[in-house]
Amino acid sequence: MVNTTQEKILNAATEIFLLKGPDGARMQEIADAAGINKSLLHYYFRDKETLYLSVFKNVLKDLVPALTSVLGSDKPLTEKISDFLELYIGFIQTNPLLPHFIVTETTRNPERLLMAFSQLPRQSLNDRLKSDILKSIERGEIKPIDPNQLIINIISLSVFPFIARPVMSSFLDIGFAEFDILLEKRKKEVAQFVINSLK
Amino acid sequence: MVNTTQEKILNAATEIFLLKGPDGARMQEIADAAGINKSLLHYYFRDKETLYLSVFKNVLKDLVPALTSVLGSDKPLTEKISDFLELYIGFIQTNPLLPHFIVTETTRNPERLLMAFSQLPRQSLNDRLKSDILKSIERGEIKPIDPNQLIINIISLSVFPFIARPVMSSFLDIGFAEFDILLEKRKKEVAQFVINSLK
DNA sequence: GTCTATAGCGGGATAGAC
DNA sequence: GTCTATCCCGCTATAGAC
Repeated sequence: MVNTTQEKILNAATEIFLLKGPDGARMQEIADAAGINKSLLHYYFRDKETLYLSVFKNVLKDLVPALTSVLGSDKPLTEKISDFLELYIGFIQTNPLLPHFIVTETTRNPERLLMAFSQLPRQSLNDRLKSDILKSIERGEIKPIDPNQLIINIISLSVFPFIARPVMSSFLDIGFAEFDILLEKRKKEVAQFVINSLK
Repeated sequence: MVNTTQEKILNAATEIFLLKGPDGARMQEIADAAGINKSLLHYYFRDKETLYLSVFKNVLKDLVPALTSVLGSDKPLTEKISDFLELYIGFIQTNPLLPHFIVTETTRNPERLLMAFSQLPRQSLNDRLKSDILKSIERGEIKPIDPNQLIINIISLSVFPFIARPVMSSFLDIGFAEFDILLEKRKKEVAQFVINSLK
């Protein structure tokens, strides 16, 4: 892992773009963060849009393997859910800005990001998960529930608290440090909550 | 309700700001949407920042009464939760961009918005809700759970699917129309899911 | 109160030396 | 490959007539 100029730019750009979005981010700021000159950005990435898309692709590259590793296993559904939450929430903890970035950018400009998104091998995972849920219902292991709704529930419970950290900690009237303790506990807490609801 | 110029500006600005955020929004675009001249914006609101803050305050004014009306009742907790979800999800359906806006802006610039947020009478509601939950646990009506976690869960389940509509509908591989049907069903779905988990 | 015209500058992008 | 210098457009904001 040599720290090439290209990598330094990509890392700096990732940080700034995730924090401020494509409109708020300044090329100068990215150059400063990378410790290089502004015009060198244009040498490696033609323009801001190109750099932005590179950042996005680079960032998703980290996300998908994390998902795959968990959902692909052949454990029973409830264990899979626990494993998923443990790993997924942990992943988000180390990339806390990522969910918000993805949500914001897909909202503002669906085509731009969803194209890149759809290239990823996310489809099979999703199908697999849905059929797991349906089978589990057939066998009477869990209560009947629309698989789509269950998936939405699990992802909502995992992701939203990170996305809404400032609002939620203000709303609950607790400090950020205390809120982060709550978040850490959610790996187990949410698994319990979901499984309780299913059995 | 006379449609004064000031109101026309505020409405137009709300629409644009919610959609594009303070960086992406253009004063020209807001003027066009309001059907007036660009410099008239500066006549009514000194500068972009002032206009932006006015929009935010104006928009929160709608949100808080909606919360208050539900959480203030004295029904039993599970009914309260059902009522909350029915009304809150309905509210979001008519203001689908609002949650995302609040989340984005409090993330990017916590001081700016959380100051305005903290002026609202949100505190008492929150305390009331927490003590309701604790009492309900004491009476053995619901399983023990950290009130903060339960509140986070309920809000996550309500809000996140709207915030992440483009990502989720792409991830689940269903169209927007079909996804909206899922969302509508969530008023009952989520209540069921939460109450199942608690009893 | 509402307009036209324009100032002023921030920031993306390019030219060209080294 | 990396830099300095600069162009130039877009956008906020203001001046000033009506």
